[in-house]
Amino acid sequence: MRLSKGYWKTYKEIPSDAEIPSHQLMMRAGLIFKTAAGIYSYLPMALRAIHKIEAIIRKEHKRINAHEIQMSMVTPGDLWKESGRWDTMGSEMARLKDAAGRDMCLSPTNEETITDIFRMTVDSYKQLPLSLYQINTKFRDELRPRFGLMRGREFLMKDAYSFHIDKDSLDEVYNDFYQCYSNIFESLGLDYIVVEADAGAMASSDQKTHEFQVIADNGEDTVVVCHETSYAANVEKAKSKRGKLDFLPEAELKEISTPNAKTIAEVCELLGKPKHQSLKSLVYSAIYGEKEVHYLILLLGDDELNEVKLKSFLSCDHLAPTKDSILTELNLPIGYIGPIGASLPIVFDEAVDLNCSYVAGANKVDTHFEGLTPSRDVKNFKTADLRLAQEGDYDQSGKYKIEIKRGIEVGHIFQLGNKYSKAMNATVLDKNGKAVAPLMGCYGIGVTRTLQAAIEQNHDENGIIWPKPIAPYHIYLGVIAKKDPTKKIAQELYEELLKEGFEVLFDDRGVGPGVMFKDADLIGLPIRVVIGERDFEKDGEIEIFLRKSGEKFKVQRDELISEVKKYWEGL
RNA sequence: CGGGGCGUAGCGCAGUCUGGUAGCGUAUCUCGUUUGGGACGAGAGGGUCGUAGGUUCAAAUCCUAUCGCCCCGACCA
Repeated sequence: MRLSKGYWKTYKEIPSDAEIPSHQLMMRAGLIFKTAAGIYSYLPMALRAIHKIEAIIRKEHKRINAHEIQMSMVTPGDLWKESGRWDTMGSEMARLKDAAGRDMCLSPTNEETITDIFRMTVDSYKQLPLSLYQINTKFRDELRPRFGLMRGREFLMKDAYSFHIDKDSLDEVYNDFYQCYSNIFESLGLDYIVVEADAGAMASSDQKTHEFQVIADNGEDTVVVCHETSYAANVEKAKSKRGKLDFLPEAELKEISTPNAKTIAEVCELLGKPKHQSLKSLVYSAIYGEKEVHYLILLLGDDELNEVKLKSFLSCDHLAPTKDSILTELNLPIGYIGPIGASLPIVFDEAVDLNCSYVAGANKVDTHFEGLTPSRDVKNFKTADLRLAQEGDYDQSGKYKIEIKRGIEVGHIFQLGNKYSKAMNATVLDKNGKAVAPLMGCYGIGVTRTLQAAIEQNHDENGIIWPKPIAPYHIYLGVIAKKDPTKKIAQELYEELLKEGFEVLFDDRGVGPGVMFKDADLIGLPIRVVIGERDFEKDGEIEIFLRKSGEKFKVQRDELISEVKKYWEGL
């Protein structure tokens, strides 16, 4: 494209509302335009990259025999009432009424729609397995959108759904998608890892689910990886072990005075003990439908609770720290809560050695116990893995250290089971002519989030460094010339590069060299070719610059095309 | 939704405390000089100071309400 006839505007200043590099660069490089909080319009440069991501997605989905469809953006509330999610979705689902007063919503996801399509169009097990997907706009009214396209309210998502007659088929297709996703992120040129994930509300905990995480410091997710064992999991799910700890042996239970020492840090400081020789007592309220149950959770003093693990252990609908007013009603003094004398169900984290002794609250103001030995002093408790993995932990065998990294969740695959098919009465006839609810899987890729993740992972202080597969153009061709002959040669180069199949951004605006170089760095196309009178008139040299490595090569006019091809292949 | 911050020209900001009718940088337009890392000179256009109400002789500035945006948290297939 000739920039002199193009539509592209760049900015020197960082917009005040962009926090992280990828968001700042997308704004500065004129990729996106903010229309409202968390709602962006995609400008030509971004759209070209998006189309490339989509093309890779389509190619890989074709290989696993998934068929592309496009579902409606607005869906009737009735479908959501069938699945039960009309009531459980919460405010992130944007609801509206049509002119006749019917409930409708903007699709935050499409299990209901696809299940409806399926039940009306598929009748026999012979048509299974079936995988359908779309690349479409989703709307989730996030309470706090942030970081540009990273967590937008309106965004582009590829969502796929599969249907199966049995678990073997589901497993098989799940593995196909696993491979498909790996191929996609590989093809996109991204540094990613696959991690075990928590299914959350999507499915029961025995179903498989994996996340595809692009590693980046500004990622919103935390992942745990173990290099030696190849274990990788979202921290919400991750199992890890503490290193060797010097616990105290069983000892006499003693009440001790700990005036004004409410936190673990204060108590341990006062007693001169390391934090892991104390127990952290947390009270959580689990909500089951209308019912609320309060639990006392005990962790090592320097561990943190993993709420996702607790929620899944208690299999409750909602979970929250118990309100102070309720603690008072339960006679639990904040800062001095402990297991002895607490009339709540008690759960110990597995990292606690139940035969050793600890400092713990005595449920009496300004008082703690010393020598509290759970197996001896506490009646009726359960144990579970409830702690949050932390830096310094070891893998489950206890042999290898784990690492904690930040990631951007760009893909997530789930086994859904028959939750939706059953709820919406979608059936096919099996071999015996019996109607059965098929098993389902669902698989998502955040397309626009992937775009931003690619930039977050590939940039420097001067701008974007596009991975070759998704760069909006291949080559930035710049010309620094006053005279017509040089301009004419630049024009010829442009046409020759196009003829070779390159996508060329031809900067023929005639702006100063500084402006041109800054813009070229900012948009970060893989190869930059510059023809300028200074070098060209002296010895016929044209410059090739590789954005990623920063290497520069001087070549002659007649070898330019072959050299560009060579470097392009080598990227 | 809780806590905090900010709304002044397309963008980035000053001016607000201490009221006197709006300014800087950049971007844009014109003319000229420039051309290998955001050039220089001269000139020009662009603002109901988020919105509404109030106080005042007078409000960007003080008060009230409201809307929008950002950050932390909660929430989140």
